[in-house]
Amino acid sequence: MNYWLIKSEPDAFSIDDLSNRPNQTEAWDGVRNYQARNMMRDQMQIGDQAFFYHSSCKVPAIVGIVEVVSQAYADPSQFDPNSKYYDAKSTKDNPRWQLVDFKLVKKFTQIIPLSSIKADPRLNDMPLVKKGSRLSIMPISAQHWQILTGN
DNA sequence: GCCAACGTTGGC
DNA sequence: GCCAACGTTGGC
Repeated sequence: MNYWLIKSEPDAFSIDDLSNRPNQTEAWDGVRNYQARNMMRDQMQIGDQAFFYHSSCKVPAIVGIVEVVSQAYADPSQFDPNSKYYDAKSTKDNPRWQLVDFKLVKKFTQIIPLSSIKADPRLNDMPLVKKGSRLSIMPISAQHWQILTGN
């Protein structure tokens, strides 16, 4: 079982949007970064847990927990010319981009702001707080997960 | 809106 | 295969 953190801009897709989806589940489309894709494709397993993180907003923060509920499969948006995620160089025989489905597990009543993550020395080596870390999907160690969830 | 840090692109 | 130019991310 692995732990992750996935970023989303709440203006584009927030945890409340996820909460309103059928089955509170969403196909995590639009990831167009090879490192992030590789983690979904090669390492994510059904049952993995992930923090849902709001980025590029007033209070960047971990706002809840989601769970991986599918294996990786081809991101349909790469084949859709009307999608902003369309990739003309990707073919159905050899799709370039993959995704997984995430299901809402819990929306925090108390969010964990980036500022308090940064203020905790035990969390200093989290990828999230490393300088220049822009990955939209990153791994979280079990230890960090426990600290952040208070378990 | 600024800007640092990255990733990608494309000419050579 | 190098690397400058460009685009994007995302905190502040």
